[in-house]
Amino acid sequence: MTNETTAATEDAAPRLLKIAEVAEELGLTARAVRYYEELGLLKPAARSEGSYRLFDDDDLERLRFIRGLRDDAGFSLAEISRLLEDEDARERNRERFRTTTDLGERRKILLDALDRVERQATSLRGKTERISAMLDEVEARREHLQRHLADLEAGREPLHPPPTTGVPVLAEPSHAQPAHEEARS
Amino acid sequence: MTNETTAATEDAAPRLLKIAEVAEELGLTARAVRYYEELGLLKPAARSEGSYRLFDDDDLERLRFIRGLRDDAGFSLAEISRLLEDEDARERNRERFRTTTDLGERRKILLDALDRVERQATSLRGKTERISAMLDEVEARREHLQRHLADLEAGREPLHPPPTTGVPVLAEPSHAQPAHEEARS
DNA sequence: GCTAACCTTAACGTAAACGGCAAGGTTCGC
DNA sequence: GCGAACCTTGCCGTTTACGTTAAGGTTAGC
Repeated sequence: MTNETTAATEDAAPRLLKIAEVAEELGLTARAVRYYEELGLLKPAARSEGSYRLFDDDDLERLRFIRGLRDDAGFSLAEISRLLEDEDARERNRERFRTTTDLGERRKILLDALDRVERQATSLRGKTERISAMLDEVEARREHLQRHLADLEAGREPLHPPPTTGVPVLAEPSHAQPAHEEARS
Repeated sequence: MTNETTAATEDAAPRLLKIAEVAEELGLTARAVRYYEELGLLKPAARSEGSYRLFDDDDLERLRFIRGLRDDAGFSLAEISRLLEDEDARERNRERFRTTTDLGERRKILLDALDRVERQATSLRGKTERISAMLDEVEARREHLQRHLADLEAGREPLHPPPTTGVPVLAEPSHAQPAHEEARS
């Protein structure tokens, strides 16, 4: 409670947290955090004298990133791992880019970065499009219902015809690979 | 191969498929389809004389819906189950709505429907927002890289400063419930 | 300098989402 | 009316993403 680690006269305190503090802060469990480290999604950050894991703000950011991808986007940890690797590669590329003046080299770095970015975008776009299509439909439905309800409460006649029937949205064959050959003539 | 089931003189053939055909069509496995039925996501549709599962177009739609939610939106089958139940309830509500003329009853049905729809929307909005925020950032990055590359290939000076550093996007505390008490006693 | 609270690794357990196999019944073309 | 191909219901195996002890070291308050 009465804890002020900010030694005003010393160096800028790095604000290192132990695993339970991190977990509480992010709404995760200590086990999950260790597991992410186990999978290589997270670098140990630092260890105390007695080998306690210590996390800095960057670690927190990274964990927030992981949590967001997991909870909100429904990515698997394997997919998240790829995204994080792409992020890391991006960082490294920026370094390499800065430390070279060779134009061909720079071009290669940029092309690699572009490739990664396009893969990321493709990975995300499929999800977004489907989900927002559903959202649009759901919200249209909500507005319809609200109008209907307003009509009813105003004693008006409900003349709004109910929209389409059946299962909503989703019809495009993003997967529709009717298997392989099959030679259907 | 020389198979035309459309008996032009008989009734409108319901076009029932066996499980392997369904699986192939949708890019799933027979096991997965049985599993979905096991979980109650799907009604048997129909059974042949020898209790073979037979699927109609509505089943196909429903399965496409499930697959889309699973693959594209990253929903768990439990979440999908809820969404489907809401859909089913919606259908039933429409029936109930049509078969009653009681205004209070109708109002209750509409309020229930509105509630479900709002829950669906909330469930979807979190996902969409996070994912499209990421997408925006990724695409901004792509455009930056493309400009950079174009400059380089045109022999121009790359004056574009690299954008932000560190882990991208995601900072809002949609989860950030700093875990209130400890009260586990 | 003791001890309660927290941490470590190691190991096993579990729910979800199927994969795969066994043992047997069903379809269907010939 | 028969065999190959497909289907059925079990039931056990597997991967993912952790939960849960177990058996100890570490920190921090008093």
